[in-house]
This record gives sequence, structure tokens and C-alpha cells, in this order.
Amino acid sequence: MYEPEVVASGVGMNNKGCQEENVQTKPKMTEGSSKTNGAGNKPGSPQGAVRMPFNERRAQILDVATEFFAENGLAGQTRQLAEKCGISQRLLYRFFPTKEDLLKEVYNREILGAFKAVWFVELQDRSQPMAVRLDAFYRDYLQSTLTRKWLRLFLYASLAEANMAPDYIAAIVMQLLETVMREVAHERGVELPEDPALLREMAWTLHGAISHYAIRRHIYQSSLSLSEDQVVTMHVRVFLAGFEDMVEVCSGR
Amino acid sequence: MYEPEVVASGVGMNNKGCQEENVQTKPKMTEGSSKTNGAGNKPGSPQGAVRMPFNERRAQILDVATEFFAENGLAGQTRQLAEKCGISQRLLYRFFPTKEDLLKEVYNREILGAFKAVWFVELQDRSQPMAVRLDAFYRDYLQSTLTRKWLRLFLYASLAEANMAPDYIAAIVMQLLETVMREVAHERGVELPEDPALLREMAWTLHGAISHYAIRRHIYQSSLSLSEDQVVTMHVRVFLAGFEDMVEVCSGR
DNA sequence: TTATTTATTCGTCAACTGACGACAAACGAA
DNA sequence: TTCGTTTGTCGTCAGTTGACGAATAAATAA
Repeated sequence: MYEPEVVASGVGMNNKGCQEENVQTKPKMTEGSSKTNGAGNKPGSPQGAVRMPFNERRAQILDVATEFFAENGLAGQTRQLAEKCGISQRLLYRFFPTKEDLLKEVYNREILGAFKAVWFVELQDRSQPMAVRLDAFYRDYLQSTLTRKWLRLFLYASLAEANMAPDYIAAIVMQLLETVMREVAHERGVELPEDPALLREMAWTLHGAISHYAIRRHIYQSSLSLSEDQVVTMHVRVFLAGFEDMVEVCSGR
Repeated sequence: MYEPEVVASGVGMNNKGCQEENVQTKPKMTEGSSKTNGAGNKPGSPQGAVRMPFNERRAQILDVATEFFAENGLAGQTRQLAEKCGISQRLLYRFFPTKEDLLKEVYNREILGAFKAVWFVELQDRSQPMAVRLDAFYRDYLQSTLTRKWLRLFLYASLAEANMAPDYIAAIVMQLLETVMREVAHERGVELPEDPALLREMAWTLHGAISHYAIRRHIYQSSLSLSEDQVVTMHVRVFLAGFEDMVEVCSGR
């Protein structure tokens, strides 16, 4: 119901059946091999995970962790994460000193890594009409950034006020917003007001509407009827159709 | 950094200095009164909270809990909540059998209770131009529903996929969206497409943009430059200006 | 005053949870 | 084979955390 109860599947057992490939169940282990052994497994790797090189395992953990924390929140338990990776909980601490370090790494890779520099180039490619540029940009943005994983991680981090990283995102988005405004204004031959905050707020009219569509889809699980492309097209057209009016309203105050 | 570490102020002590009024420090207690007593307080209410009637205390707890869970997430600890209420943790369980029950109650009061029935009436008051109606509605909506408390609680619940209550909210919002579309179309004498999902998506153009503004403001802590009223006015005008165009685009597909 | 109800607390249990020391087994070079 | 290096696990500690039995004292009735 609330977070702490997250998945709660097979918590009791350690790792079993999580590994698809190379599951060498019980490597040679002739039962009476060495000293003390009753029934419980001894340290080492009895039915342990497949051996992996350092960097590979680290990458795998990061992948699984991204998915895991996106679904279960940043408060997801390291034991469950380890289980999903098919390794012991202890092993996580060979790669990340603390859970917080793991979270930071996940955040940086997944959240900050999702923004593409090409967008700025494409948005300013004046050989294309603005409608086409905006359409292309927001389709890509919706598909590669505003994903379920990205949105959930970002919201969890924002709600927790977890300052995972300095405000790179805010800065990037601001750039995008200003670029959009500048380009549309140029195509329309419209004079823009000075105040940058006001400018951005106008661009948010489009950017926010599309972001909120993603939130509806991935967080509230609604608005699933129309295709993403249809929605993007609609929002872009509405924005462009009302552009002059919007600028006029905002300037004349 | 991440949720479990929430506030972390004076966890060790129980309740001390939280109660402003009537702090009857150490009521008569002649030290050697009855049996077992070394130094620690005995049960009862040594420097306990002010005595309150059942319903009053219950209401107070709900108030504090709303604020508390909105800030700290649904995983906030009952001990901290109790501390904020100025009572012992045990006392919470006199009013709510489990933490989950408390959460449900908070959710119902705060989330579902924030929607006003008058909105439907006002939105359909054809003696007023649509621009005025929308402006008034969204100003109120932003101020009384899309508050920090409401948004944070709603997002925490949505992310946790906590089915606190059946989808009343979705139903209410759908009604609002359809009402808006119907009214604007009537004023403009525009023919609307059949598909209700498509209709709603069009209304989301405005509703989503404003909701996202609230999220920026209360969750991401940005977009604080302009006043709420300015923003509402802008969004409403943009929506109305592009209305015919939007309907045309959406119908012709 | 005395008895009864009711608001409130203490103390504690069991399950959870991040972290880590110590040890075992696989790999590979000598 | 032998031995060092690296990958991996077990077991456990200390601090949380929801829940609750039992005791206490303030308010109210008798």
C-alpha cells in the first residue's frame, strides 16, 4: 500500500532462478570436502552467482538498480536489489561504498544522461519549418527522455529533495525553452519581450503540456488512448496557432 | 538524501518542548509515591501531552499527519509523526488501528476533499464569457487543489501505486475536461469530434499545462517568477486562441 | 471522598535494513 | 602443483520501525 511494502516477493530465499544464463547449479562440491559442514551453506560461493569481471558486474548492477529504484523508490532495499541482480547483498558493497553512492551514480547515468546535445542543433535548423522541428524534437524527447524509468526516478528524487546533482537539468531545460521561443519568434517575425522568466513561461505552455502528458501516462497510468505521435502533433499545432496571441498578451502587461 | 533519512531532528527524546500551552512540567509526584521507581518516568502521563477529548485529538492528528506525510512521504515514521503532534507514538494507535488506516484517512480527506462541486456550475454559467469562466476556475483550482500539500501527497500515492481509494479523481477530472470542451465549443459554435478520449486529450492541453506549472512550482521549486494569476491568464488565452485550430486538426485525422 | 471511565505513557517484541569483517572458491600465472 | 589475486558468500551487529500489553493519572460520576 505504501512504499515500505514494495514488491515483497520471495524475500526469504537468497538467490535462485534469477540468473538465466550459465546457472551452474551447485558447482562440484563433493559434500564431505573439508571441515565443518552440517546442512547450511558455508561462505564462498555455494550455488553462488556466475563469476563476472569487475566492470561487467558493476554495469549490470547499475542497470538493474536503475529499474529497481525507478519502480520501488529510492527507499528500495539493498537486499531486494541484490536478489534481482542474482547476487548476495554483501557484494553490492564491493562496487559502491554506500547505498547513497549507488543512488547518485544511477541518477547521473539515467537522469542527466538522457539529454541529447543534438536537440539544440536540430531545433535551430532553419532549413526546416518550425512545425516540423518541434514535432521531431518532442517525439524524440518523449521517447528517449520522458520514459517511465526516467520520470519515476526524477519524481522520486525531486520529492525527496535529494540533491543528487547540481541543477544541471534546470539549466538544460531552460536552454531548450529559450531556444524554442527564439526560433518560433524568428520564423514568425515576432518581437519577444525582454524578461527571460516570462519567455520561459511561454515555452512551458508547450513543454509542460507534453511533460504532463508523460506523467499521466507513466505515473497516473491514464491517457493511454491516443498514440504519442498524435498527442505531440496536437500540442505543437495548438502552441503554434496561439503563438502570436500569447506573445501579445504577455507583452502587453 | 533519500527518503529514510527524512527529518532526523531529535529522534532520541520522546516529547519535550513540543507543547506550547499548558506544559504542566512534572505534575505532583512526590518521588517515593508507590512501588518501582528509579529515575526514569513511569507510565501514565509524566510531563505528558495536554489532555484532549477524543475527536479533537483525532482531528489534530489528521491535520499534522497530512502535513507530515506530504513532506516526508508515505514512508514517514510514526514516531516522528507522534513527536510532531506532541504525543507518544503509542497514542496514535488509539485512533487508527494501523498506519495504513491513517494514511487512507489522510488521503480521503485531503485528496478527494479538495474538489468542489461548484466548479461544474460555474463552468456552465453561460451568462459569463468562457474566458472569464476558465480564468476564475483555474485560479481557484490552482489555489485550493494544486497546493504543495495536495500535489506531494498525490504524487507519493501515485508513485507507490497505492490504491488509496477507487479512481474517483480520474472520474472527476474527466468530467471537468469534458465540461470545458463542451462549453468552449458551444460558445464558439464549433462541432466537436465524437471520441471522448480525443476530446479529453484536447482539454488536457490546458489542464495539463496548468497542472505542470503547479508541479514545477511545488515539486521542482522552479517557475516562481510570475504570479499564479498571470500564468493562468496566459494559459487560458493560448488555449482559447488555438481552440478552433486544435479541433480542426484533431477532427481531420 | 470514592469509584469509574478515558486519555496518555512506558517498555518491549519481532521483523527489517544498511553496513561490514571474515572466510571460501574460481581463476590464472609460475 | 602451488600460490597469489579477484569474485563471491555467510553471518552478524546496531539502529529502525510498526505494533501492542499493561500501567498511570486526569476527568467525571457517584
